[in-house]
Amino acid sequence: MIEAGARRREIDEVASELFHANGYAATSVRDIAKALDIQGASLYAHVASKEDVLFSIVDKAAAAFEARADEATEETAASDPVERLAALVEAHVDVVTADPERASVFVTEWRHLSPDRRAAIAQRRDAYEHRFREVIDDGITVGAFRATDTNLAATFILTALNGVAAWYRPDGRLSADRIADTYVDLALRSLSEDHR
Amino acid sequence: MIEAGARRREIDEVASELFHANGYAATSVRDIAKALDIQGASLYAHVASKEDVLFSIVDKAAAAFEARADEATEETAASDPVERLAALVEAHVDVVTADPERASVFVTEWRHLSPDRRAAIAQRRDAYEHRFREVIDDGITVGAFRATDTNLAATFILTALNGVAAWYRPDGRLSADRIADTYVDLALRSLSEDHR
DNA sequence: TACTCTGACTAACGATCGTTAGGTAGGAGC
DNA sequence: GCTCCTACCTAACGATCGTTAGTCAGAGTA
Repeated sequence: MIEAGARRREIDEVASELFHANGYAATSVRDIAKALDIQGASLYAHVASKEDVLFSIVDKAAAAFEARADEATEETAASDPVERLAALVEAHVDVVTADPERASVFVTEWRHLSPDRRAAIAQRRDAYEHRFREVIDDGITVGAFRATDTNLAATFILTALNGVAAWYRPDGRLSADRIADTYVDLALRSLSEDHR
Repeated sequence: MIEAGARRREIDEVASELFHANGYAATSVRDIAKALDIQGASLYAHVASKEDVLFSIVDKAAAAFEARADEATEETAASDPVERLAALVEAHVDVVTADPERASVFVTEWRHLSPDRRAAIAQRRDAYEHRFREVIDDGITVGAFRATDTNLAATFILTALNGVAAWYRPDGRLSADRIADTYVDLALRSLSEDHR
C-alpha cells in the first residue's frame, strides 16, 4: 500500500512530456501508450480516463507550487516584503525548472479539464496568486515597493515566471539557479521605489 | 479584386475566437462552420485546409506586431533606448489588446503549424524579439539600463507582454491604455540602473 | 436567353478518437 | 495445487475527425 503504482507515475511522466510537446487535445491515448510500449486500451487498467491523467498532472503541479510557496512564506514570515517576494519568486522558478513539462501542462492545458475540476484548479491558482498580491501590497504599505496597480503588477510578474516553463531546458545555456536569481532581480526591480 | 473575400475574413474571425477559447486541436472544422451557420464541408469553398486558417491568423498577427514595431522604431529612431523600449512595449500591448483572440492564437497555437510554416514563423518571431534585445543592449551601453543577461531580461519582459493576450477583456476593469502605461512602467523599471 | 461563377448543399470517404468487453499469462498467497 | 490479482492483450464499439466529390440555386454577364 506504500507503493502507489510505479506504472501510474510513469504514465504521468510520459503524458507530461507529450502534453507539453503537442498539447493535451493533440495527444491521443494511444500516443501515451506507445511511449510506454503497451497498447492504448491497456492504459485503462491504470487510469479511468484521459482527463484523469491530465488532472493528476495538474493537481501535482498545483500541490508543488503550494508546498514550495508555503516553505518560502514560513522561512521569511517576519521579514520584510522584499525578501518575502524574492523567496516566492525563487520558489516559483524552482518548481518550474524542477519539472518544466509538468509546470507547462499546468499553465497551458488546465482549460481542458472538466468544469468541476477546472473551477477547483482556478480557485487554487487564485489563492496562490493572492500570496503575490499580498506581499506586493505589504511592500507598498511599508514603502519598499511602488506600483500603480497591485493586481497588474502581480500578473506581470507571474506571467513572466510561468513563461519559463515554455522555454527552459535542463541542458540549456542557463542553469535553473541563474534563471531564478535573475528573475528575482527583475521582479524586485520592476517594483522598486527609487526609479530615476 | 479589391475585395479579397469578406467571408474569408469572417472565417478567420470566428476561428480566432474558437482557437483562443478551446485551442486549435480541440476545435473542429465543423465547429467553425457552425459559428457561421454553414456546413463543415462548405468551409472548403473558401479555405484549402484547417491549418490554412490557423496560418492565416498567425500570419496576420505576426504582420501586425511587425508593422507596429516598425512605426514605434521609426518614431523614436534617434532617441534614447528608454524611449525606444517604451515605444516597443506600448506597441506590443496595443497589438495584443486590439485583437486579443488573434494575438492569443499567435502566441499559443503556432506549434500546430506545419514544420515549414512553423519554422518561418519562428524566424519572424526571433527577428521581432531581436528588436527588444537590441534596444536593451543599447540601453546598457549608454548606462540607462542594467541587466545581468540581456536575453533573459528580454524574455522576461516579452513573456509578460504576451501574457496579456490570455486574460485581457475589452469590457474588463482595465482599459488597454492603462495596461500599456503600467506595463511600460514595469518593464522599464525592471531594467532600471539605479536600484537601491 | 444562355453561360459562368459563387457559395452553398448532401453524402460519404478512410482515419482516428476515447473507451469498453472479454480474455489470458504469470506471479503471490492460501 | 488452486485461486486470485495484476497487468497486459485483441477486438471492437460508436462518435467524430479533416477532407473530397458531386450537385445545385441564384446572381451577374454576354
